[in-house]
Amino acid sequence: MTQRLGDTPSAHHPSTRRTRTAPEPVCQWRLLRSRQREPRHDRSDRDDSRDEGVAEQRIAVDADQDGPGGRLQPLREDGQPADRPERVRDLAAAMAEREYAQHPRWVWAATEDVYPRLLPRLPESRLGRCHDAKLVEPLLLAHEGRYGEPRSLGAAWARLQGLPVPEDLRLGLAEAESDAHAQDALFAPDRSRLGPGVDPLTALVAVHAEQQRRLAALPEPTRRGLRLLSAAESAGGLVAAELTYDGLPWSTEVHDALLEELLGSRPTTAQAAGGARPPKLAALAVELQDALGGRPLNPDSPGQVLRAFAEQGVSLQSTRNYLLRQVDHPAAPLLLRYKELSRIYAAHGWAWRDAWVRGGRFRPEYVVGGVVSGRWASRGGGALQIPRILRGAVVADPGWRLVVADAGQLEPRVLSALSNDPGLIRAGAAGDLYAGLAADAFGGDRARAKLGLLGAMYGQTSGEVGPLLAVLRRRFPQAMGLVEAAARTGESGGVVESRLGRLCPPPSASWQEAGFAEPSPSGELGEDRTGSAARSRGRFTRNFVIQASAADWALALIAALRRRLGEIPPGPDGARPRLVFFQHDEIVVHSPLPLTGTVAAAVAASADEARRLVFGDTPVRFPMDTHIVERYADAKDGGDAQDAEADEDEGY
DNA sequence: AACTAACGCGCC
DNA sequence: AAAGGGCGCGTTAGTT
Repeated sequence: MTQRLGDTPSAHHPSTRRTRTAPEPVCQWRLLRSRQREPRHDRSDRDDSRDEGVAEQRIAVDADQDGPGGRLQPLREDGQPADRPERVRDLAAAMAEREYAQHPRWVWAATEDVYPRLLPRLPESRLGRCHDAKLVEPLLLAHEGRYGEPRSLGAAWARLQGLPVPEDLRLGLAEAESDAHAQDALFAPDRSRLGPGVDPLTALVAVHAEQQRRLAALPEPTRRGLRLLSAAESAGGLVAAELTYDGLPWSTEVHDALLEELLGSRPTTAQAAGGARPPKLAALAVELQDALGGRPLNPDSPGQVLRAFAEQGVSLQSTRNYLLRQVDHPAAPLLLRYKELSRIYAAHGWAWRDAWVRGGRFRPEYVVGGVVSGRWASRGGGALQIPRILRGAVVADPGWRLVVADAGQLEPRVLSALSNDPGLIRAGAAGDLYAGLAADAFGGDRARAKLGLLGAMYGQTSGEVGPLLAVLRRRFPQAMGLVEAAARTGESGGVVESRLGRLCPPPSASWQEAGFAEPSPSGELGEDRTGSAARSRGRFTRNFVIQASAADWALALIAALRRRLGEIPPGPDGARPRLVFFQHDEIVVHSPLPLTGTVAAAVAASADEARRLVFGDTPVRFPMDTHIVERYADAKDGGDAQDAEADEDEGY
């Protein structure tokens, strides 16, 4: 039995745990201690070989508000103090020492408040694992029927004490918390939200013990899932802070070259302030104006553009790209090109770079669990929306490479594993799931197979998808049954959950009061509107079970990969591979060239580990498309390999 | 002038 | 007949 993810023993099958737990914990304790004294890189299989049932050592951490010191409080796994708290003058050094000797799980109020300050002062090996009380709290609250309550240590402490949750935390929740984040400068500890006179370490220890108790009180299999999810979410906190700290390699030179090629030379500051466009954009604007009758036209104004098209005899509902592509008028392609370039200029041009790239690294902030499905969000710089056309600017350092890997066709594979649908499992077994689906049920038409399955996962019923759904229902009844059951649950006001037990939000109060409807602008609640709101929620819950379970898997993936990367012995110059990008189902590792093979193997092993942890003994595989490249853009085939023929395994 | 809503599009 | 999930961010257009 393997122990992965740097995780709680409870992540294992209960049967296995029971058989191992019974005999002499003391002996196991000694065994563990002696093993842990070995240098980290000499015990790369530490977690695999760790005996189950041995109490995990935890240490609560309270960093001083200012200065390098802090307090450490050893805890038992159930959260009860195991020793007296200790004040240390150099918190990072003290933690590094204990990390090496004991490999504890660090318990703190919020990784985002503590870890960024520690990172520059920690050795390259960093910390192994943690329990982030602020990330675990909402996972538990949802299971207690208190979805969306404030999650910070201050709020959790108030609930624990039976005190009213502070008003600023109760109002607007996310807003209050993010405002606090903004105004408290960079890394103000979350404990500032405790009431006056409350010892932050006392509150943390109590809240953590209570969280452990609440986890233990959950029924199986929810308990196992939520413990695993809590550990994975906490690991995500570590990864997120490290992604920001290490940064994504970004070549100003290449970015400049790309921008010049697309837009022309950069406008001066004064020109830009005066609203001047870069040369190629300005030229396009003139061309477009001429093509639309020659009157003054702001191509950025949808209203003006629509009117101009109307004067040309072209009737358009909006200026959306997919509509413009169908328009047979010389202005249409010009406008499409203008919009494409204009967006690059505005969203990822020189101004963006000035704001977000420093010292050859793009350092966005990542928001763990920022999406209700458990996907991450980002803050600043549009980290999760880097246009493909600019990915050439992500360039490895000299002597380094990027190991770019994405989980191909992740969501349909997740549906496959969730539903255990034999037909869908067979379709995905050979590699290209959509091709297998096409061969099985769509007469070899891969495009239709893909369209149908995506429609089933998103709740689409219109257009050409309708008939495809009928085929899917007949041939893949278990898979379709699962998503349709999720939709029905949502439509009737219920909640659904991910594989590991992340719950979707309940319907809003207004939705419920209105009898599953939203008031129409006129205040009427017609039958149509009632049905429309219900169906909308059905589409949400239908997709949630898949998207959130995919997020479970991805979180397990990065947690495993982080641990495995840490176990790779550094190069002779001490250089280590670092995870530098994570986007839903895709990762980028910046690695010294000689280590790239080991990194690629770690990626594959992590994907399989995530499969096992999240989906148990499913026959479904989650293959990673892995490319070792100098530039991110060279790892084409990212996302879904659909239309990009067979271009596998190049780049090695 | 400052704010908000709606839109549109980048990514998955 | 039709009614595709989740985000961040920049724009215009409308409001205060």
